Amino acid sequence: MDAAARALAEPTRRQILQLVRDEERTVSNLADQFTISRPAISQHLKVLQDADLVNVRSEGTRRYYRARPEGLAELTEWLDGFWTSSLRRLAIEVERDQQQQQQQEEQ
Amino acid sequence: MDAAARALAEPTRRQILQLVRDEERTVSNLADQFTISRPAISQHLKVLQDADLVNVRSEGTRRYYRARPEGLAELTEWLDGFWTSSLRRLAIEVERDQQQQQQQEEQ
DNA sequence: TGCTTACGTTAGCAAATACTTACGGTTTCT
DNA sequence: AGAAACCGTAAGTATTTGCTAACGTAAGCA
Repeated sequence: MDAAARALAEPTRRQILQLVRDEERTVSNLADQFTISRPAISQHLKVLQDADLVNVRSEGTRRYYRARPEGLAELTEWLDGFWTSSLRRLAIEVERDQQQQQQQEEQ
Repeated sequence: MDAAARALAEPTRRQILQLVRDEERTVSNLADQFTISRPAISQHLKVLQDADLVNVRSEGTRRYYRARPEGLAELTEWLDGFWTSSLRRLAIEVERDQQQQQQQEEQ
């Protein structure tokens, strides 16, 4: 999860990930969408690959990259866990506040 | 969302966030849970605060920090959107594969 | 009034990061 | 076979980052 979180910290990498979410793309194709150089894209792709967020498929001289959404599982679960726990805590507090209000009304 | 993603890239900050998820804590209290110095914790808390991931409450000389889960909303939605889209795409592919298999069986 | 506690901020430093340019290795095309 | 396309990697650089030590401030306590 650590690698995935670090990988997503970079805006360019998030954009790359979205570009290869629904269709696979070559490095040059991706580089065309940005102003930075092609090697820079290659380096970003390496980070994404090390974080298990993309798959590669070689065909001749081209390399087709594609998102691997399962790589986001741990981080997503971490965030979801945070949400649900927080909301449960909030629900308990609201309930307690309501009980307090009822007690005040009973007086 | 950019600030939140960058903030979560740091393992220490994720741990801090979990520590103040269910109860508010002071800086010294947090620092006790780590080996790094108290100023380091303060700096991490500043990053979390700038990313709207924590709230602060002053009481005398102490400052009570607490998680602010709403700050994770954008990032969580981004990730969830990624998942659902990917799963929908996967479902379409599975369906297409099944159709292809049926066509092969009909021959 | 001093002393202590709790905290933020600054300066300084080492390490990590995000680039660019240059290069080398494979394929493909002519 | 030679040129061109596609890509990864290495070297070098400027910026960012995470830390510590030192300092300053405000509130509680003797």
